[in-house]
Amino acid sequence: MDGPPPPSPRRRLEPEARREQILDAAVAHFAEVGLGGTTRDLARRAGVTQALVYQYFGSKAELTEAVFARVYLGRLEPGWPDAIRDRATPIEARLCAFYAEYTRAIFTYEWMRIFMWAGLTGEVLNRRYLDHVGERLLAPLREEIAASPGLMAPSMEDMWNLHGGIVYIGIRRFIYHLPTPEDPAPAIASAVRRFLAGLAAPA
Amino acid sequence: MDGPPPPSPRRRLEPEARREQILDAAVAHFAEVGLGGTTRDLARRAGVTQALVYQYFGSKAELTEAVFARVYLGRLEPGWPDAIRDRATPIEARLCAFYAEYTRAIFTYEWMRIFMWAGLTGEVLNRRYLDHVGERLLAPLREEIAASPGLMAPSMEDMWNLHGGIVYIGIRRFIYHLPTPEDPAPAIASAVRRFLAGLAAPA
DNA sequence: CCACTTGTTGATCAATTGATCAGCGGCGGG
DNA sequence: CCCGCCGCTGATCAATTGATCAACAAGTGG
Repeated sequence: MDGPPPPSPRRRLEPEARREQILDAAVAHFAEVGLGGTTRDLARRAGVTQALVYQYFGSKAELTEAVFARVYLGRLEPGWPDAIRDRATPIEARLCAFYAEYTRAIFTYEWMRIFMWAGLTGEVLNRRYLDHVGERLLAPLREEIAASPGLMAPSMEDMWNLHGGIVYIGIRRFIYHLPTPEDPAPAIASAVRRFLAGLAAPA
Repeated sequence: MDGPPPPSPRRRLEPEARREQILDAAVAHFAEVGLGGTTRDLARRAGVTQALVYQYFGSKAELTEAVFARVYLGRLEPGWPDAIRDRATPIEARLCAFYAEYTRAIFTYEWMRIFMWAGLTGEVLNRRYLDHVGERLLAPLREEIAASPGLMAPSMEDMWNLHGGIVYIGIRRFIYHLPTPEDPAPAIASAVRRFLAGLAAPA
C-alpha cells in the first residue's frame, strides 16, 4: 500500500488553503451561472459540503464580495497611465500596446462574465470601474491623440467607440460564445490603425 | 357620481387583453431583474395575483418563451438587406442609414437587457440572432464596401469591430447605466466615416 | 496509545418560489 | 331581477435555498 497519500484528496486543509479553494470555485461557478447561483452547487463544485462554505464566508453577500475582490482587484495596472503618456513612442504603438495589455487583463471567462452580470444587476463597482476607465485611461489616450501632429482631436464618444469595438471581441467570445480570433492583437492593430487614419486631417 | 367608469381599473378583462397586460409586465420585469425574477413580483407589477399568471401561461418557461417572442420577433426588418445593396446610394450613407435603423430597433431598455441576459444564460436564440446579423447584414455590408471604389475590402473581423463599437453605445446606456448621447446618430456617423476613411486605399 | 483541538459534516430550520385548485364574484343574458 | 358562465382570488403544497448547529473525526502533542 502507498501509506498515507499526502498530496492526494486530503480531507483536512489549513483554513487559508480551504478558503482559497472555495473562493476559486465560487469565481468559476458564479461566472458560469451568475451571481444567483446556489451555494450547494458551488460546494459540490469545490468538493466540500455546503455547510463548510459558511464556515469561511458568513453570508452569501460576503462570499459575493470576496468574488468581486478577487476578480476586480489588481486588474488595472498602475503603470498604464504613464505608458500612455510616453511620447517617445508613436501614438499608434502606444494605443496598440495599451489595448494588448488591457485585453490580456480582462479577456478571461471569469472577468468578462462576472463583470457583465454585475453590470446587469447594477453593481456599484461597475460604475466605478468604468468611470475609472473613462477618466484615467480613455481621457489621457484622447489627449495624446489630440497632441499628435496631423490628427484631429477625437471626442470622448469617439474614444468610447474605439474602446467598445475592441471590448466587443471579448463580449462575442465569452458572453455570446461566438467564434473569435484566438489572438485579438491583429484585430486590435487593425482597429487602432483605422481609428487614427480616420482622424487624419483631411487637408 | 360618474356612474360606471368603463376605462378605469376594471377587474374583469377579456382574456386577450389580460394576457397582453401580463406579458407586458413580464417583459419589463425580466428586463430589469433578469429571467430569474419571481412570478410573484411580476404579478404585483402587473396588478394581478400570482395565480392568474398561470391561468395564461402554463409554466414559467412558457412565459419566458412568450417574452422572447415579444422581444425578438419583428425587430429585424426584412427590407434591410435590400437597402444595404442599393448602390444608387453612396456606401457611407447606406451604412449610416442602416445603423440608424438598426439602433432604433434594438436600443431599448427591454431589448438590450433581455438580450444580454439571454446571452449570459446561453440561450440558443442569441446565437441564431447573431449568426443572422453576421451572415445577412454584416457580410452584405462588407461586400458593398469592398465593391466601393477606392476602398480596401474589410475583413469580417473589421465588420464586427464596426458593429461592436456602435452596439457598445447601447450597452453603456442600458446595461451599465452610463451617460450616453441621447441621439446616437452623430456618433454612428462619426464611426462610419472613420471606418471608411481607414479603409481608403493608401495610394 | 490517549486526549485534545479544530476542520468538517449531516441534519435541520425558515423563507422563498413555482405550481395547483376549490370557490368567490363580476357581468351579461333571459 | 336573478341566474349562470367564467375570470379571478386566496389558500396551500412541494421543492429549493440561505443559514445554523450539534456531533464526528483527522491530525497533533504528550
